[in-house]
Amino acid sequence: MDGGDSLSSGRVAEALRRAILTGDLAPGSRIRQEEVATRFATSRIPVREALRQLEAEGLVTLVPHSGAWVARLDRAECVEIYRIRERLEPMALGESVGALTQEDIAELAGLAEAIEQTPEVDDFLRLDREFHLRSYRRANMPRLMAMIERFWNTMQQYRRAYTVLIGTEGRWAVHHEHRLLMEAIQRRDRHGAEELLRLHIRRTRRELATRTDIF
Amino acid sequence: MDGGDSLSSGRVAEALRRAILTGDLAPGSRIRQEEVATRFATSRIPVREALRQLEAEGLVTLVPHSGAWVARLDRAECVEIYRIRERLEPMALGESVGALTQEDIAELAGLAEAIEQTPEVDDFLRLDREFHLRSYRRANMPRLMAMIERFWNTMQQYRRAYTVLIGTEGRWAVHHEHRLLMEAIQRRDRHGAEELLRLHIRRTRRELATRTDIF
DNA sequence: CGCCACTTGATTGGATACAATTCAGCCGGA
DNA sequence: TCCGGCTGAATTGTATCCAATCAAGTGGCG
Repeated sequence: MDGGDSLSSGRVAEALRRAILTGDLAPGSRIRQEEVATRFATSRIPVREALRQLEAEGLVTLVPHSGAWVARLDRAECVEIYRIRERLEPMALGESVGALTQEDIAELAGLAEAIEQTPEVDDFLRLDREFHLRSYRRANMPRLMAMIERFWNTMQQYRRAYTVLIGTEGRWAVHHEHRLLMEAIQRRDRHGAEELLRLHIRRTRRELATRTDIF
Repeated sequence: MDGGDSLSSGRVAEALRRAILTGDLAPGSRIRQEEVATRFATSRIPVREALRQLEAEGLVTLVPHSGAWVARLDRAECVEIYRIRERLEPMALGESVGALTQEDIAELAGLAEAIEQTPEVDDFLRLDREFHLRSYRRANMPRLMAMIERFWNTMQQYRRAYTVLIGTEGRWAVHHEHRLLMEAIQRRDRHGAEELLRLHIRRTRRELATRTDIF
């Protein structure tokens, strides 16, 4: 993200971001400035700036004169984000496949393997994220990468809820698609990889959309 | 953008945004907090929050302990933004075409006409922006729209420089493409419109990329 | 009994004051 | 002449204090 920022606001933002991503702060929970300020032994000014930053990242909702809440997405918003991802991530992958090194590909294969092995939800989420984001690593489009990462962050809590719901046996489609994706990457099949990724995201979107019990 | 915000930071952000878009604040110019604060008869706190917001929008670059500058894009960044737009705006248009009303289409036709008529650079820029953004209006994807608008904002200054460079006689390709686009919209040809828009943006990107004298 | 204006407490927004950091210019020395 | 460190003014970052705003609870009135 923005690394070991020496600024107070940066540290607060990073900590809050982590707390939101890990689920310690659930969607809809209120964030009180003073409370955060005391917890981080600072004043409210850096907290306010951190909240501004997180709002820009889509992790927090700010209401003037009212307060800050961990962003809560309804189904329509989730679907919209997935549909945007369906366009952006294939581009990132397409730009990247040709430039991935053999080491990169080996690493991706290892991640795909690890994803299939782990039963833990949090490991699954982390590895799946690593797998996809690293496959875009050589795209050389920093703004695009930043946007994609922000989307993964804002979706994280809903991905977790969904992953818990489907259970380990519900992941076979993911594993299958990852294997196809890896094959396309290995043969440097740019268009094939793009299309597979698009379908991968689209299928996930559709399944998520049917799951009414997440929202 | 976010209308007549009652918050001080919102007013400052809006004013600074306007100043950047109109070119009153050129790319690379430094923005001093105190100076802005006195100009708006407020303290530095709201100014800082406004700067944070504008940074998130990509209009301002913030460097810790150093200062704020109007964002300056190099050619690579411009190209990247255009390439992202090539994927996002066709989606917005594709979602919108089917839902545009006859009044919407008439309005778009009027804008396309006005674009061809005006010799003024600023009018051209404003009308062209209106034309495209309004064609996406019925997409019903608010986040996508917000992203697209931010891109138009961050590109505005470079669009202006480019438009000045090519002169009125250099706009024939734009006019031609707008006419084709209007025809596709009128026959509700979703895929045709998407493809035409993609090519429209791509051609602009390529011409912009050759123009080394803008950066 | 229900409704509305008011009060009160908590919370956020903003102003002022102070600390930390940067950077340009200067000085001394090799 | 060039280089390195020093210094102080300018600027940003943070803390503290006060004002504005909102929400919940209260009491009076119809």
